[in-house]
Amino acid sequence: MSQKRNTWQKTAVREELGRESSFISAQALHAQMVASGQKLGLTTVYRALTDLVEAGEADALTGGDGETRYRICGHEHHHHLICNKCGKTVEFELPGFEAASRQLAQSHGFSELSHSIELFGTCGDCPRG
Amino acid sequence: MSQKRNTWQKTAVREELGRESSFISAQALHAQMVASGQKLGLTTVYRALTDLVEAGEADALTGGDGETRYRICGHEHHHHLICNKCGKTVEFELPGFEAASRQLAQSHGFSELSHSIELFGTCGDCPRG
DNA sequence: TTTGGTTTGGGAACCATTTTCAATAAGGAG
DNA sequence: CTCCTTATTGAAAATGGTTCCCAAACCAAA
Repeated sequence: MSQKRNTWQKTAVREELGRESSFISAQALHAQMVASGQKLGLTTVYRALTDLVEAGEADALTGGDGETRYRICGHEHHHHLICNKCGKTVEFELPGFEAASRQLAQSHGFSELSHSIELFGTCGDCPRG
Repeated sequence: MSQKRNTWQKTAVREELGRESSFISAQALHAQMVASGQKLGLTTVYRALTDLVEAGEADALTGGDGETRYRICGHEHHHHLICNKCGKTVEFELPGFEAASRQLAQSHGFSELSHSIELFGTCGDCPRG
């Protein structure tokens, strides 16, 4: 059977991502790591990030520009309020929404529900435009 | 000043898209149009779809696989419940959510809010898996 | 019909992501 | 500790959706 091995690269990616306060792309994360002296391949970063997402340790957000951005995340269910300008991210929960959406889906015969709720805007620190 | 011209290609794209009942990718729509005898370029389909989205006549949904899918849509604000298997789409509204999200964003200093709410699941006509 | 703009579309360019595959290294067995 | 098996790495090439380029086609008005 195939086992996962622990490598310093995977650890480094997890830590670097944990150091980020907002969503960051695989490329940006890689560039940042290389810039700070850690020599690893872009491919490896992609693989580590994919693993983290599968393990539920990170969230992946596929934006409209074709880039996927990642962020360390706990397991609890929550959503994001994201600044378009600086990427600042605030997590929030929607107490009533879970139930409402489940009911809505059920009434249309849908099962195995998952959902994606993201709010985008301009945060107070960024100029509006 | 630059004006938009109406060409049969743009009209054809709008009509073909209107004929679809669920989200469809630009490539698939193009293939379908070509297969039905309409000769136009893929580039043109992309441009027509982009125009439709800008005009608010269509919704664009960027999924996790890097493909953007489109669907004819009215102007009213609503969201989608989408079947992962067959693509069947149900539109819905969330009466209370608009206000709640605006308030949430405001309390964090965010402005110029927009949001993306999509529910994914398996519809009653598709096998679960 | 001439003129001056827009639109088209085939192919090349882009770019994020994935695949390939030979070299490397983790970690258990001995 | 050493050997071996096998997962992992990473550079380069491939992929694939989308956009750009630009010459030819096209439209509308004068």
